[in-house]
Amino acid sequence: MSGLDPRDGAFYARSVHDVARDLVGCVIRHGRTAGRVVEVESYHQEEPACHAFGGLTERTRVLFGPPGRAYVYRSYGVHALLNAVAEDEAVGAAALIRALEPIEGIDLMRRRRGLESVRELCSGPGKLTQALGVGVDLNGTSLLDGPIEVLPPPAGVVAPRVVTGTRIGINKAVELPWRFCDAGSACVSRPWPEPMRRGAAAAA
DNA sequence: CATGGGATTGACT
DNA sequence: GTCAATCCCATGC
Repeated sequence: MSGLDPRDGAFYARSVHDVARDLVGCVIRHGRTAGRVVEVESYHQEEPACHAFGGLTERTRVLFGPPGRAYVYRSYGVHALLNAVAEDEAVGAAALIRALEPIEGIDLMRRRRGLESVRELCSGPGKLTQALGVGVDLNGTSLLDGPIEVLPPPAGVVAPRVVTGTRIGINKAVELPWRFCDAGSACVSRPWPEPMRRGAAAAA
């Protein structure tokens, strides 16, 4: 199947759920820090947990823009959360990057996070943006040709086993199975989806 | 113009 | 398990 390279704009011009699933295993880099994506959730305007549900506003402008851009917003007044805008322009949809496995710049990540444990550097959506140095100033920048790079899974690496679960941290549309995790990674944020609680992660 | 509510995290009981 | 931190912005008076 073609079109699965995230350096190609067509990657993002698809169903946001396919984009989210295919982002698992890809590499995100910002400056000298990089990590492998191990957890993603999808959000779509048709469903009330999505910021775009309320229509086009100043806040959701990027969500309704062209696919392949970063939607970065501040959560709880404290954390920046990173999304990849998907689907056609004028459709509000994005994939929330929820967790990474650190690959490069681990010492820099440690300084930014004030933590030693590699497992905890990027095991949450607010954690990974802090570790990568991604702030809301990058909202609207291109993921194809901008400061945040998204790269395909490294050649020769076995594709991750992606397990599906329900999204977390939301109060609306909680039943939708739009959370995608690498079952083999210990860096997925908790609670782990049900299939991962049976020792699956330990096998990797 | 005032207010309320988060796609969270870390510290504390 | 509970809870505060802290900011943007959408909504309502």
